[in-house]
Amino acid sequence: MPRTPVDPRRSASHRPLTLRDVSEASGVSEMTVSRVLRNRGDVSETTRIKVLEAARTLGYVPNKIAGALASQRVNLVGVVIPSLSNLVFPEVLSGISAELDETGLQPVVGVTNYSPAREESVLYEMLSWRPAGLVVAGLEHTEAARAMLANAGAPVVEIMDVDGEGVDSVVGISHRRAGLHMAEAIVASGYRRIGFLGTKMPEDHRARKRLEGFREGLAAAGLGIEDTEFYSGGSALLKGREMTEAMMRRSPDLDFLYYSNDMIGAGGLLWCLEQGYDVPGRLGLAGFNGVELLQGLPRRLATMDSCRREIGQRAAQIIAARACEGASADAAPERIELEPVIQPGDTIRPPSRG
Amino acid sequence: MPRTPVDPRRSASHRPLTLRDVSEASGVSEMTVSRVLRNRGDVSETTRIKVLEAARTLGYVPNKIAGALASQRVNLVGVVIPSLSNLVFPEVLSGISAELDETGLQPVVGVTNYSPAREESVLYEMLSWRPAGLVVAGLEHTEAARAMLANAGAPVVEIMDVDGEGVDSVVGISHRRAGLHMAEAIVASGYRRIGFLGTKMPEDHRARKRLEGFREGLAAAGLGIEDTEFYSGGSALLKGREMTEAMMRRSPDLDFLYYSNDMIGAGGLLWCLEQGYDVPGRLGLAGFNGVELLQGLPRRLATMDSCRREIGQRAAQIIAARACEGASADAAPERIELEPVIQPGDTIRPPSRG
DNA sequence: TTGCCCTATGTTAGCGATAACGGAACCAGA
DNA sequence: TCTGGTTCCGTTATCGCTAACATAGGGCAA
Repeated sequence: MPRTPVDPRRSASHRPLTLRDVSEASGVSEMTVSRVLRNRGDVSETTRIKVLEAARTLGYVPNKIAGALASQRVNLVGVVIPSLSNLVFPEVLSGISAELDETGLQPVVGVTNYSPAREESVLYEMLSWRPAGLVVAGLEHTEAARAMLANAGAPVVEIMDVDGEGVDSVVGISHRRAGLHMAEAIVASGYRRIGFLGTKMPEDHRARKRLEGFREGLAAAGLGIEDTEFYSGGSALLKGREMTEAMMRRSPDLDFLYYSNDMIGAGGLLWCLEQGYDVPGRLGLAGFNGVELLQGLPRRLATMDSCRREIGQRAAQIIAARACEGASADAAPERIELEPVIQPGDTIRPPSRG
Repeated sequence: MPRTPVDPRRSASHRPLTLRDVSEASGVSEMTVSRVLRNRGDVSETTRIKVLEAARTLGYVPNKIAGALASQRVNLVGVVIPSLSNLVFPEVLSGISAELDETGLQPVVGVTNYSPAREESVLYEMLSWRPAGLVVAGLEHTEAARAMLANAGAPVVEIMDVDGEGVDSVVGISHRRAGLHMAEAIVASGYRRIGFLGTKMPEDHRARKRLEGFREGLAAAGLGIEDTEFYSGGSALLKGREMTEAMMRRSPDLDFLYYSNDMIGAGGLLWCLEQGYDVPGRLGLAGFNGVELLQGLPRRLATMDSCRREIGQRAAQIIAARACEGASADAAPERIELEPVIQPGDTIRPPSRG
């Protein structure tokens, strides 16, 4: 365990410590101290120990601001996401963080609250720290944001979504096809009168694309969405209950409800069970994301894994690889599309034969 | 909407833009450009427009690394938390973030995974960027971490917990008393045979303190905990179910279950309802945190609000105030203790009379 | 001994911005 | 005309560190 006592003079003067202090305390040049603390270059074992000892006793912490300016290298990776309260993004983050841990790179998180203008300013702020890489959720950005990304001078990975054009690398799933496949599964199970419940947020492009794909899938079977219910605000169980109740009162004939996320789906499921609905016989349900929460519900809600953690990992891998290559950062952009799979759970009938 | 086209020469040469480029493009000195971009000092309206125009057309993004080094001022606030998947910490973060938004300060998040060693290194890493302030979850740190905080040269706020000594300012609740009050409420409602279900993590000091306070509260009534069940891993509904089942099989006579968080409490509640237990008549239940999730459950779980968002806000306010004062950062440390209140919900009997 | 390589350390010159000060231009009042 | 005060903008000197090069001293072969 490193000791970190305080030099009394420093406490008194409040002068921040610099390399020079360590250099004087250990009797070598600043450059040598720098080498020791960065594990770079040849330093004899004796000086190395001497320097480390001095740094520890002083409680010296290197100044990365100066270091970064001098070396033109920063170990920060900007991560721009729309929200932290969504459960989904912390998991992506966790994948990024785990992958980056080994590389000496460090994620720095920025939250946009689904606002394009905020995304623009968060991006500007981040770029002003000249990060080694950038991970941004989504493919939709303002023109200015897109320009900043293109000129960032660092690898950029846009994540979560592959339905569209990326600035550089892209890692995600096709939400359009996710919606489409879910529609196919529902139709295959014989459901015919289908309702959709989702978020009102116009800036949640992934939810929007799922809905579009879903519509497309139903249309292919000559069906359409019979009723829709939208809400604003975070994803919450209670919202799911309320919306489901409203919809089933309005359209009691529906035989399937497709939710744009698991949380409201779970709320809906609880409500349906309480009401005594025969699930999945009379009424089928499905959500989206495959969150852990669903494991503990009375019935397992049908859903689709959105590969959140893996998306984070793959994105981080790309950044890490590019960051190491250094100046040859003009490697071809990667495009990784992951395949979400349907988890039928207990709220969707098995496919009907014929 | 700002346009951010790219100078073709730059695309070709890949030389990063500097203040000099803007200065040349607009025909004024670097200093003037700097003044314009920071809104500081007197600049005539005509030059101001000229400079902004040039900066925009070039797509210039200021280099805060250089700026911070020169001005010895950084607008970053380090936030060190144990986990992001806990639901609790994102809410704290959200409070911090909302409060900081107005001040030009920016939170930078570090995650420790409940590991003291990791906390130490995260702290070291953060301090190397010389942040304007530091918000750290918890009061328990390694000796070295504590020393770093003490010598950070920036305001430090330790949050969540007030049961112990802080390095500088402290904002939180007393988990010991939270546990104690819950015990009192349970006893007052006439429950006598009480089980506890919680996390195994030895580093979750707040959960530990709640348990200690809880024991103390029971002891005051001549009671003790009849059975305990611990688990490791994140808080999950499924865990709550499994643990509850195991405990009730082992100790069928229990009449109250106290959970260390709402998530496992909710799992337990779902299980109990499925099993047909009379809740809260035959069996009472309570959790901790007051998470939004509980609103949508079939029955509202008794819990206690942990004031997460407000804790974040108050911490951010302290940092913001101190950061403005600048050098006179030796203001007396603040100590703010918030009062969590019991939300009895539907899973605890009303207090028995006499 | 000379010459050369190798290791360990020091010296110099920035990195890209800002603080602090200096000074020019201009106006007003004595 | 001179003084003094604005307003606006430029010059100079850092900030703390590292890249790149320079240098010292030793070992070893010829």
